[in-house]
Formats: sequence, structure tokens, C-alpha cells
Amino acid sequence: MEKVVEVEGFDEGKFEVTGLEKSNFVLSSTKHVADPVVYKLVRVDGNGRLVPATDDELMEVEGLLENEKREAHIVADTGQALGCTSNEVSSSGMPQLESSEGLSLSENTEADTEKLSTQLEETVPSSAQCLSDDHVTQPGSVGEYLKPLDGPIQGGSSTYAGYINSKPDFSKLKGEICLDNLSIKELHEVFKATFGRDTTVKDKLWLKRRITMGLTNSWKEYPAVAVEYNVDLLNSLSSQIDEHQTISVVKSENNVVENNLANEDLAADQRAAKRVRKPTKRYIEELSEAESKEYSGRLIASPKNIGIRPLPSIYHARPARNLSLEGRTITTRLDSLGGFGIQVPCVYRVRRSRPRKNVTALLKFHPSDMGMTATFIKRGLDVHGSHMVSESMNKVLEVNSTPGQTPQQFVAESNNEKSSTDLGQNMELKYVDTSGDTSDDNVVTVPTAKGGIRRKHHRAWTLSEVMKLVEGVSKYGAGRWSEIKRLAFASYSYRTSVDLKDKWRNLLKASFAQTPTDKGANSRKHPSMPIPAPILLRVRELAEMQAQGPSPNLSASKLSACGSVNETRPGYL
DNA sequence: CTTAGGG
DNA sequence: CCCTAAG
Repeated sequence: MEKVVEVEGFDEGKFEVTGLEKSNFVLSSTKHVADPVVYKLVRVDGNGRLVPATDDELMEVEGLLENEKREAHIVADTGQALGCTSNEVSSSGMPQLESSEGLSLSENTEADTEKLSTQLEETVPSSAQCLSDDHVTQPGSVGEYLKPLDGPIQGGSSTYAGYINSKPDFSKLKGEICLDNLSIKELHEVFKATFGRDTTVKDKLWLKRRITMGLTNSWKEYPAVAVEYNVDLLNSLSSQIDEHQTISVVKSENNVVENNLANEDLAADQRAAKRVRKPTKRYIEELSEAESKEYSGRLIASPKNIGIRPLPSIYHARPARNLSLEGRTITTRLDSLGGFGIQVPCVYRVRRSRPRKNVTALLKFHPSDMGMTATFIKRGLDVHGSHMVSESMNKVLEVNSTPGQTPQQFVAESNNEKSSTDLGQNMELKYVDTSGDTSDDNVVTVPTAKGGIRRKHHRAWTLSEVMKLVEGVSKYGAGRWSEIKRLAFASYSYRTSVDLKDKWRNLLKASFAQTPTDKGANSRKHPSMPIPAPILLRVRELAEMQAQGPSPNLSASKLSACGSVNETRPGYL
């Protein structure tokens, strides 16, 4: 809680630069006073195009920065997704280049920062919590896969930034930066010199990365944290399978692998070139479907004087023109990319049917109510990142448009999160709530032909969610979804009452389907969601119970609810 | 706006 | 999940 000051520093962020091909890397001394923006750019192998980091990336970085502020370290980017992403990009006929820059932050940021620092006092800790949680619990996180980054050498971000603490200090790399200028052949030599063996890999990026790693081989242990965490989860959950956990494990494994790679580079040569984090089907689907998608990212600035000053004005981009496309507004801007003028489309998505409100206005009106939300938004604004912005916007809008529980909700969520994670198990929640992830609205929306937008990722219902639902139904009765949503699901901003209803419907189906066969529940062939038998039983009980009559309990609560009649302290007035 | 159902 | 009809 006494991090307030640092938070501010965090806001100021630090500079992270992954250079272009001919970039001379200049890492700022990642102190507390650098620049909030993280520039990233990936050179797509082959066509030499540049692919900026995604906004989700930024989110990740956000987490990174949080840690950063305490450790001032930089994590080496695994950059595995590079290959896949680049493919995706080119195959989908995307505009080769997109970017957004967090340049305009100079003014607004400063002001907001101050306000924020106040609120952050309370929320930051939980924010951090959320962030790390996200990384562990969000299987479908786009950022996870979309991460195209690969700092040619010391790529700065890590997918696991959220929970990696012992990050390697790549500031040492300054001396090695010149790798960029080397030819592949030269790189091979360097490689040999570094590892004492030859390599057949022709991937320049890879070579550089490896060499860099070899030279700095300091990142070997950090996955420990994550792994431990996951193992922990697994143990406590061994019986119930929550999609999230499994995913978590996978992730951490990746992480481990990644790190082992740093040491035992055996056989890595070949794999390395295509060492890619496998994108999920969903993701692929998404990418292809999203034709002119919203990759937006930070554009690299000329490597020259990065990090020296908080924000060189030359990095400012100037809007070139705007045009709208299927409900999205595409802003083409001219960025000064290391001296080159490049037009990059920026996509601002707007949530359908949600009244659009001025985010900045929101910030000012409820400055004290939104902790990380504000942070995100601010950052989003700073960066002009479409993803970020839209995401944040959605969040805010969602929160704000929820009648009766406006801004507080978010705070509540954060707290709830923290407590549920800390306490771990409470009340009936024997099942650990791995999904305290209220914070990440990773929900991807997809524009429909009709002009609509539909949510793409089915947000898997976690056990805890299901349990809350059941509990809610038992308390308030099935059918009173809005009540349940408001009371039992206060912490889950997503999950509309309709969602609850649908889920309940499914639960009923499920419970009745396998009730007759006691064992059927567990022995069922790994269907997507193995709902613990007990829960199903409970569901059925409730179902039957309510089929007969709206339990006395219900009517009681009903009365008290509707009882605005006169029962509210008749005497007091 | 909230529910219920169908898709 | 989405969409829509109905209260």
C-alpha cells in the first residue's frame, strides 16, 4: 500500500526497445522515471515487414511494468510466437503494418497520473494480483498467442511477466546490441564462439536471440515461481478439473521449456526456427476471420535516443486520415518510424449497443472509483492502442452501464478478487476460485456481417462461477437472474443475467442427463466441462425443489425484496 | 429492462 | 453464446 509513489513511477514506466534491423539498441536504465510507452516492433521474417506489438501485449507489459518498478529488470522475450504471427498476418492479407503509439501521453498522462496515483494506492496491489492471475487463468488470452514480439535481441516483454519475478537483467546487453548489424554468417560465427558449436539455423532473429541468451544466460530459474503456483493449484484442485488449471500447467511448462532452451540448446537449432507457441484453433479462426483486424501496437521510434528523455516529441504521430469501416473507425496515422514515415491503420472498435461514453470524462468523473481500470484506460489512451482502448472502454462502459452498481463494482471486483484468492477457500467455496479474473475482459468481439458484433471467445465457466450460480439459484430462485447476477455475481462483470440463465439451463440438462448413473458423472468421457458430481446433484435438487414450489425461502426473500411497501422501518421516518 | 426459449 | 419475442 505504500507503493503509491512507485506506482507513479510505474506510470512513467520504462522504455523498452526492441529494435529494428538496423537499430542500435539503447536501453534506458529502466528506472522509475522513464517512459510509459513500450515500443515494440517485430520484423517479420521474409517480407521484412514490421509488426508491432499487440495491445494485449501491452497488457502483459503492464504487469511487467508493475514488477518492473520494483526490480527494474527486463525479461527476455521468448518471441516464439513470431513465426506464427507473422504468418497469420501475411496470410490474412493484413495491412503489413499497424501501429499506434503511446506518444500523445505527454499531456493527458501527466495530469491523469496525479489523480491516479491517489487511487492506485489502494488498487494497485490488487491490480497486480489480477494481472498475475490473468496470466495464469486466462487460457484464451489473445495476448498469449498474438504476441508477435521478438526483440531481435533483448526483446523486452514476457508473456509471463505477470508472475515472473526474477527476471534477467538485460541491461547488460548493451554491449551485444551490435549483433544486429551482423550478417547471418557472422551470426553463425558468433554463435559458435558463444556455444562452441555450429548451428544450422538461418533465422537471424533466432540466432541473435540465442547468442544473447548465451551471453547473458541468467534466466534459468525464474519459471520456478509460476510452476510452483500451478502445482499448488493442481494439488488443491486435484479432484476438480478446471480448464484454467490445466492450461496453466501447460503454460508453465512452456515456460520451463523456454528456459531450458537457454541452456541445453541441443536439438534446438531446427526446432527453434519454428519454435512457436501453438495458437489455438480459436485463435487461428479468429485471426482469419478478422480480416483487417486490430493489431495495433507500438511503433518503434528511432533507436537513437530512446530512454533518455521521457518522451521525445519526434515520436509523436500525426493523424493522417480517418475512415470508418463496419462500425469500426480506422484511423490511419503517419508515424515517424525511425525517420521513415509510415502509415499505420489504427482500429478503434466500439462496443455495439453500449452507449459510448467519453472515457476521459469517465476518468474525471469517477477518478476515485476505478483503480486499474483507470490505469488501463489511461494507458490505452496514451497509446492509442485500439485493443487497449476498446477493451478498457468496454470494461468501463460495462461497469458503468450496469444499473445500480456503477463504478463501485469494479472496486468490489478487485477486492473480491483479492480476498477470494487470498482466502482461497471460503464458505462453500471448497473449490478454489482460480478464476478471479474479473479484470481481464479478454472477450474478443467479432464483427458480424450484419454489422453486429458478437463475442467470440466463450468464456469458459469456471467451477467457482458455476457454484456461485447454483448458490444464487438456491437463494433467490431460478429465474431471478438479474437478482442473482447482481448479488451473487457482483464480482463478475461479464456474465449477464442471460448468461446465467443459459448456464443454468445447461446445468439442468447436464444434471438430469447423468443423474441416473451415479458414476456416469465422473466416468464421462472427458467432455469439455466435467462438472463435479456434487454440484450437479445440487443442481438437480434445486431444480426439483423449484419445480414443485418456489420454496418458502424464496418467497421470503421475494417479499423483502419487493417489500419496499412499507416494511422498511415503518417507525423510522 | 428482464425473462424465456430457440438457434 | 446470440437473438428475439413477450411481459
